[in-house]
Amino acid sequence: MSKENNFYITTTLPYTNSDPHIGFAAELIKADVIARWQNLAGKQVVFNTGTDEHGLKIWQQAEAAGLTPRAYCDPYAARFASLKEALNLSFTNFIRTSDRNHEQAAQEFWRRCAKNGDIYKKTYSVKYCVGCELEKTESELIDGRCPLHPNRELELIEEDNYFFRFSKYQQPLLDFYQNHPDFVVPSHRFTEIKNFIAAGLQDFSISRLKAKMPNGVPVPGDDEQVMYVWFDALVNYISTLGWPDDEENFQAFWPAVQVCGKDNLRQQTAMWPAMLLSAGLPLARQVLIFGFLTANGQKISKSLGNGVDPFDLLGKYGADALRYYLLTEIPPFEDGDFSEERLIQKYNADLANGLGNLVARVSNLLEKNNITTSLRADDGAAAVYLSQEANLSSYQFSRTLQSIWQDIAACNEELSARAPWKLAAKEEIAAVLLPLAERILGIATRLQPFLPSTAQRIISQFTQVQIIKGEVLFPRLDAAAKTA
RNA sequence: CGCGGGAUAGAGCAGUUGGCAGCUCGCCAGGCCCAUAACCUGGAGGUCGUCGGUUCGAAUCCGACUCCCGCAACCA
Repeated sequence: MSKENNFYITTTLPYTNSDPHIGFAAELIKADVIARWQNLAGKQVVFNTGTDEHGLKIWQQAEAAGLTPRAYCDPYAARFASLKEALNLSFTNFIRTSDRNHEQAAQEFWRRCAKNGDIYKKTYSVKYCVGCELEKTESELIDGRCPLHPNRELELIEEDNYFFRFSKYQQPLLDFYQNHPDFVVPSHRFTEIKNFIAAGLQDFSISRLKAKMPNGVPVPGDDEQVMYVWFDALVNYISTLGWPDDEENFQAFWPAVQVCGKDNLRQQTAMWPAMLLSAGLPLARQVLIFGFLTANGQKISKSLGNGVDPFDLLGKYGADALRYYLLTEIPPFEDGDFSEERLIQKYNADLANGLGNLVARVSNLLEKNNITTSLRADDGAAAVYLSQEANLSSYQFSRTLQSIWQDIAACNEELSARAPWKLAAKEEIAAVLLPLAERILGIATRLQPFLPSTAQRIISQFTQVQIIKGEVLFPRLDAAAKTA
């Protein structure tokens, strides 16, 4: 398989200290559409996701639960992995940063950066709140004090940590950006990171004292230190391909398209690229920075616990309805608000009244009039259509869906205008219905990356010789169903 | 003057190079009766955040201002 026929996309790895929320589901769904689209276009696709299981928070929670970090994360990892069936995702790889081969890859990555002279030891002073028994970052402090214990002075703790020579890569990163104008999407995020890099870089800490926090990958050649969670976590993008042992697979699929939330901008578009430059590896193909979701106008926060539960929604509405809502109503790169009322509105207006009703009308008329067909799904035509959709190439999923929905509306108009139910001759009725059946099949084929399960149902229904009405695709919802 | 985004109909949004302000939902009226109280046609509803400038012409370009939001090295 030549490299041109391969495509690799990866999400970020969520930190497993809580259940999946709607924002991460949105990231997975957008990545899935891209993966399925590329696959439909004939590419061999690697689609990676997984869980990030190192670091302090998981260590503390595991300690409290009396479990090893790995055992503590097991049910969380299983829950994230189960999103595959729940959201109807096509990911091929699910990596846990606690996997043995990932830890080995992170160590090899470290050695390469070290060999290149980019890792050095430095005394690092951290602010420590005795009240919380926690290290505090500047952003957590208010007026230089812990907001939870404002009466206590913060202690300064000094420890030796390894640092990564980020500063060395300022110019190489700027050069790379210059030569790769599509590296970061959307462009305003690219501007943001360029400005950040141009302002100057500080080396960052990439290890922690093992005695204080052992939940990390051991630093090669130093028993006292483990890697800071970010350093090893980013390596998952290549360790999932089998790097460094499986050079052939790595070469076949890397570089990736990486997707992430806007909070991850620096890690994904600056720190990780600098690390790759240091290790002598090619940088990612492209990084897509998605916006954030609010839930009913409120910021989603793990600590507030107001994250909308995707499993709950999927139980009520199904994967395709949630996918459709998130893809059409939420702009991919800007912040958006998740509202269950809007989901129900879109479901009724577009899925039940639009697509579902059209399928029911046409299939019912075909069945009642005993009209037979000989249609075949044409994935090739769908791939051509989607590849020519400039909106999809720029990841404007909602616009592609809008254009498909214009076809649905056009079919409904034509059906009403030609009113085959008023005709007597079977040939005349067939002359109206057969082209419509073909258009519906085309619509379903193009819908495959977006609504995979619905698309499959329509395709199998409309490739029968005698198309029958069958079950309603999207039963209309009562707005009151929300609370049910 | 730290960086970035946003403000367009009741709500959610689109408006790529300046050229009659659009889409969806909701609302009103009519039609249809195949279909999931669905479908089709028409209608009401906007000073495009404010002020100024460029132009024959500005939602769009330029300047100033107001208000919201995110980031500022844990976070999808």
